[in-house]
Amino acid sequence: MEYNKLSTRQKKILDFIESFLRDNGFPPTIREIGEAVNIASTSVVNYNLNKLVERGFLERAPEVSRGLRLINQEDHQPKEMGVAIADMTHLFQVPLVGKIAASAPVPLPGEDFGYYYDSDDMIDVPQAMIGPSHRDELFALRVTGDSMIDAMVGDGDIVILKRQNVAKNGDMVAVWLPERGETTLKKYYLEGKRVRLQPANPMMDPIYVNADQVSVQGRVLAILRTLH
Amino acid sequence: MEYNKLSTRQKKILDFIESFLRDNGFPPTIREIGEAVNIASTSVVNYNLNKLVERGFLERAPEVSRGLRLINQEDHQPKEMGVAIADMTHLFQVPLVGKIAASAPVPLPGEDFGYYYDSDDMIDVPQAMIGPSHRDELFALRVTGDSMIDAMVGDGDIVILKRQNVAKNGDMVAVWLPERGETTLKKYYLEGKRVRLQPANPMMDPIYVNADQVSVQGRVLAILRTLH
DNA sequence: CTTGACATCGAACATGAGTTCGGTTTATAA
DNA sequence: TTATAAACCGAACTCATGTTCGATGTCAAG
Repeated sequence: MEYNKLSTRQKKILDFIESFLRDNGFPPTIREIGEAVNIASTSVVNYNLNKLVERGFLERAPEVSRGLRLINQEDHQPKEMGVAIADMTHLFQVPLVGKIAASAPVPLPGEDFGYYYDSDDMIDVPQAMIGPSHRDELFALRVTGDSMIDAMVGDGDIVILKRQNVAKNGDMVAVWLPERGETTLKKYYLEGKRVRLQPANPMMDPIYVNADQVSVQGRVLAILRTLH
Repeated sequence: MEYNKLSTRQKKILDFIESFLRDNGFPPTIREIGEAVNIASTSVVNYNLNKLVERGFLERAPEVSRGLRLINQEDHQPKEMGVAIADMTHLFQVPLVGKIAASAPVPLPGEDFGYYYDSDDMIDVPQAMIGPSHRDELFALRVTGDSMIDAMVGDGDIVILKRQNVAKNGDMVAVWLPERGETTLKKYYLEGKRVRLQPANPMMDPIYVNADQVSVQGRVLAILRTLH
């Protein structure tokens, strides 16, 4: 049975399972597959998974969460050399999903997150820089403007973020302050009912905001600056 | 953390996960682990799994079925291999040769440069960040102190430099100012017989130094900041 | 003996995630 | 066009599976 006899969707599914497996060490759920390949109904994913089983590309364990196993068919779509080796060397490719500025909310990755991004919009990040993080939750933003200088972050810098809505004290986070209509990068300290937002630059003073007026968009894992 | 510091049960669990993974292609559930290792309660398995996470043998995805990932404890490849693969990919390994502070001259890599560095002291840099540079001329420094905040560079940041003694206008360079006994990171502009050193932070004012009182140590290619 | 940290147990709970099914859309052929 | 099958949808259903918590047992330090 040939890889080419599969529908586009089935190829995407197979491809996604492979990539997910490499990233996470365990297979995706039906719903995760659906999101990645833009299938609305779990039953359709199920349907196509069974098709893939029929055609010998997959095995399933019934009634088992994530009970998928790829069959060692031929290398059906040789990954690009660079990508394959990059995986071996712990190089992450993080999607650059937009720009971050003080005057606008933080753009977050869309629902199709984590899979179909142009290689043009991928940022290379050594795993050593970000630790054992789930790469699916990572995204990158390009800073525009000089409004984040108090975080020692300048125009053109790349911020690597992990998507999360909560923060621990001391975390550097990207927050949206609805009452100010402002995005900022600060260190986060919950103090009673208010939050102290401390600039990374030790010479700057903190600001204080009511906890319910602080919307954490993500935790900053790294900042990259390239000079021309 | 040593494998030997684990309890018998924890070793059994680890072994079982590994074997289950090999047999099935996906990780076991808590209950499957419990059966295999003769643990009556799921909470005990859960407890021990968390212990394994604490000790760095495992990663867990919260609220995810079979969300286990083994950490490969003994996986430091021999250096030759690492370098060889890095060569083929777009990942540079740059030696971290010392610290940079305002109060001391820039440490430069010695003559044995490039071959005899402990892998602990190598910084991974994606080639995309630094362009087509001669890797043998690259080195990295860790910033200590807050004296370079006007360059938007803070304590703990990593600066990637290319060794060179001349600069073109607009280059960000590490310079030694003998008459001040000071190291600094600035943008370089030669203006007649003097040099304008412009902080990266646009809110700061430049300083002016006679050209013969500016000793360029290297050009800054990139700055890396890791949080947490 | 008492205390407290650590490991265990059992049971209840909440939700993650596979399965099923009636109905609708799309493609293909007659 | 009509007919038929394959592909898709949405929702409900049910079980699989992670999480939590109070109670119990063990052991070494004080």
